[in-house]
Amino acid sequence: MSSHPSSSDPSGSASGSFHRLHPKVQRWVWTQGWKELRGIQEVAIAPIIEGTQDVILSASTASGKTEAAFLPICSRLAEDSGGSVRAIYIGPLKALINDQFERLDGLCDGLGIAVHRWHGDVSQGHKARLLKSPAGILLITPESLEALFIRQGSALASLFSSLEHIVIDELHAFIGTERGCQLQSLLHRVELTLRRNVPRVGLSATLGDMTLAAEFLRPGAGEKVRLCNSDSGGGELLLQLRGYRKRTPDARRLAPGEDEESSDGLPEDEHDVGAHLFKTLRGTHNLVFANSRANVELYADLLRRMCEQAQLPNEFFPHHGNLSKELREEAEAALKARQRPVNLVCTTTLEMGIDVGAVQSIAQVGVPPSVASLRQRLGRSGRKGGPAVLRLYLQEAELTKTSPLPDQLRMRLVQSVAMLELLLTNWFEPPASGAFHFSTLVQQLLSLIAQHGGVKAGEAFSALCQAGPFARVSREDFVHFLRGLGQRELLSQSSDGTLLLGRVGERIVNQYSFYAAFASVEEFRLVASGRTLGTMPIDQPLFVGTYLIFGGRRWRVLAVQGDEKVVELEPAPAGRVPMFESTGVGGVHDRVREQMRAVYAGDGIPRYLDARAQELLAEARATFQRWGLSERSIITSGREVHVFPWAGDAVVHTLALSLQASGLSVETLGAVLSVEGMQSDVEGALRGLVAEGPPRAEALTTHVANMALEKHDGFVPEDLLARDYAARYLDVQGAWRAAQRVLQ
DNA sequence: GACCTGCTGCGGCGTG
Repeated sequence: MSSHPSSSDPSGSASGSFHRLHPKVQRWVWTQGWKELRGIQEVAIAPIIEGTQDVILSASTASGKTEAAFLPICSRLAEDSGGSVRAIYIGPLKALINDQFERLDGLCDGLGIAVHRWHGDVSQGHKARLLKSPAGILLITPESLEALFIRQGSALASLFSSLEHIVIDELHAFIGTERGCQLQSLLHRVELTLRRNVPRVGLSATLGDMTLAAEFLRPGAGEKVRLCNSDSGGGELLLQLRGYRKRTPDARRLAPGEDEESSDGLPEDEHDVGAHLFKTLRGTHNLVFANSRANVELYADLLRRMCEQAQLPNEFFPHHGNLSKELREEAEAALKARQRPVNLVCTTTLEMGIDVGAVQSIAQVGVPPSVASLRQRLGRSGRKGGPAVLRLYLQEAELTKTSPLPDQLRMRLVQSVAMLELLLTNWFEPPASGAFHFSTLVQQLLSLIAQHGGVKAGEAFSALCQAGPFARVSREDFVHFLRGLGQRELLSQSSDGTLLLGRVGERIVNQYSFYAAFASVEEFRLVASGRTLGTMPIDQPLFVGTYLIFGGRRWRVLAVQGDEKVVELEPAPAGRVPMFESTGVGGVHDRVREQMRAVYAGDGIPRYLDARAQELLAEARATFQRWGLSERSIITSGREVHVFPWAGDAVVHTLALSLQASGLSVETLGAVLSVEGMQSDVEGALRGLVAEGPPRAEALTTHVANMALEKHDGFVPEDLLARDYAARYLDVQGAWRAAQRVLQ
């Protein structure tokens, strides 16, 4: 492409902000052969090039958001050069930073703008070069920025002295998390160091209510954030929910001499799902979301063997967080190349970030974790005008006389239907909010002390709480928090009152694991013929001779080297799906449970259900009617009383703790509470709850055995920890209202 | 009944 005739001039688009870009940037756009700027790129130019306000750019995956931010930013940087870093890009993944580095380098090359990347895999030589002559754009992770504060605390002010922009990629991935809270604190600390505001640009997938994202980007002034949205809108969606009956063990047909762990170690139910996946997906490119790493391994192994049986080259590869980077990148590259059929069986690893190109369809095996994540997964399919295709596979147990009520009510199927209905109305869960994040406050306080060598309590409160991201922590709470950290030797105080690192604090800060706000477990490394396949939690019982499925293949343990935490494997004909550590706390939203009730009470049959799923839905509704659940929400079945609050996990959890506090023995079965005893006792306890008003969270959390879930929670005073726990996992108002509803 | 992300300094060794 040598010339740029005006007929294909990108400036020909309607609103015409193109001319505001630097001439050299305009030329770069032409040389890319772009006919016109994408919508988001067009609307982003004016607010970013002015360089005074915070902006959120929201659009679907692969809509050119990065360029939307950097065309105007580079236009400013090309004008003149400063003697320090002029723009920081913060990304959640090293792989994403590497991707963006390649893309930006092409743009910046002709503009004379330096581009640096800084994360754990970047050599010390490159890092030293930036420190020596800081300039241009810096691409960095939150953890590496944290390390800069601690290691280069005194040099930061000059390193960033002419900083004009901070870009945050995948903003939605940070909201509501410890890591996001750390990021907010780092952004604030950059501004404190420079003694001025630096405009922020957040790049995000479309979130329903963007005001939350705006408030996250600029705490306390979210209403001033400029929102630029260019959602191409929902295209056509082809949807199917396939129902399967899981056979009970005695109903399974077993060949003589075979047990359940027979030739391939799988019950037939997974075969049914696997057979349909194989038949439907083979020969094309698709993503299969299987919810857990264990299920990813199970289906990847099953589908690979189906390829072998059909004498085809393997088309199915696993992808999850415990697989080695090498294996994951191979799988990603194979899919992206489009040279042969490739299907990836994955966890949440492929929901965001890495670009593998659009796929023919999405398969979801099992209940999706949330409507929001289902939507994100769906976004991977159906680009370029074609329809998005989603197949949901759901197994429900074959019923017997002793089947538990949730099975009889087909709750997994009904929850999935409810979530699909909500997806179709364009609703999805807002990101979490309301936590205090004391664990991350521990980290940020220690980091602040390390950065400056010491800090006054009042200054720390002002920097982190008053004007920082921990605004919900009062002065009184902060003093109490400091005392707790002092007792645990994280802090000490000099004679003039300056806070210093204590014996334990010093030790924590000097470990490199300190830079991450989240915790990680020690793991074994799995090695076959000198090649690292990935890792497994260290508490796994592994012995020589143990059979294992990993990386979608079958292995036998050859040796376990405890000192080096290495497990050597050799190929084997048999295998067993490994158990991975799991500590998940559920998070089903109120709205999903309300919709489930509507699905039970309604009589419409969604068109996307296959014949088996329709049968299962009919069974669910028959059970619902038989128990009279449209009129009442508390029933007795055998020795158990079942309570149906039709509310989210926070309400269910709060009710369970309230009933426990009244001396009852309670078990939570997803949406249902199962209580031992007489219905009158349960009703009495609920009436007591209603009479007393919303329960006090402090009273309920005394029944929670382990509230220390986040990295530094062990250092946080118990009462503050209880408040954080309540803010995250309980809903006292909702539980009180639910108790009233249940009794009606 | 879950999932994901990240990381420094330094000693020891081999190679140019």
